[in-house]
Amino acid sequence: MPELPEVETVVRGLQKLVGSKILEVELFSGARQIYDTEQIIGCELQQVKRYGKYLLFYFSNNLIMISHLRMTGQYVIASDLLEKDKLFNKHTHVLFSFSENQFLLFNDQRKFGTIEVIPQSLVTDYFKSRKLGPDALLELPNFDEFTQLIFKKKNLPIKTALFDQSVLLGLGNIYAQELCFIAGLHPETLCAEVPLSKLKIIHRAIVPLLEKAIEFNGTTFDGKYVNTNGDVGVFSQFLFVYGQKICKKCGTEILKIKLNGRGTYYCTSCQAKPQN
DNA sequence: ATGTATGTTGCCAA
DNA sequence: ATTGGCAACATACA
Repeated sequence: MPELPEVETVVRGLQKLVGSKILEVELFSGARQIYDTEQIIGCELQQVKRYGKYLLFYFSNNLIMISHLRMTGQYVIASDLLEKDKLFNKHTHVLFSFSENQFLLFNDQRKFGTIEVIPQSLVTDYFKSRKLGPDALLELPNFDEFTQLIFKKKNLPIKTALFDQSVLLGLGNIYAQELCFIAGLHPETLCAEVPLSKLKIIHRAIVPLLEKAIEFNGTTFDGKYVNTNGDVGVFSQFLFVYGQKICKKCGTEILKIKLNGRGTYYCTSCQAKPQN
């Protein structure tokens, strides 16, 4: 259930396929939200990039494959037939056969993940129709612009606004909670009530947090997220609140509440509830 | 059996 | 016209 750092980790793993050619694409049982993958057969993978939580596979022939892992999508790479058979399971929906006996498998337990192949000329339209904010790592707005973005969501809880993809692209439910902790903000604090000083702390924390998470291959819980080697990410050891019971800073109990339908952890001492 | 899950989208209401 | 809340999507696990 990847957010920006997990997707970035996958993108880095996919680099080893750049320069290879797609020989075959096979779809398996229950594949949904997967469209037009046959178009890339015979094409060379030229580049893999990330935009928010979207994966962009640039192919020759001006084709681009846009993919989103949603909650449980995984891309895993096999370097020979034996490895391919080992990675293939009942959740494998797409098998991409590349040149040099390399294989890319798209596994997705819940089938929420998406894959579509479109001409590069339509990429702009593809994203424009989704009203997405700037990428939190690559295009983080300056503090003034960031403040505007947050205050525009004045009646939303800060934690909800932080992972609203129309505000910033790439943050998800885990990293939004971590940012609230870092700033000492109760996650329910309305955006309009967040002091500028705390907004400043959040703004300054975003890139370092994401970069450190990437450094540790992202956050894995329940083994659901893996990189292209099938390995879990180990950033979870650095999480302050998500999935925690006791605050690492002050030892106080970590509470879990539901906020806008999503599980939300916070330290009752470090993140005091707002007055009104 | 019930509730929960790192995400997005479509529908509906304010 | 916007914005926000919530169910839906499908599966596994506690």
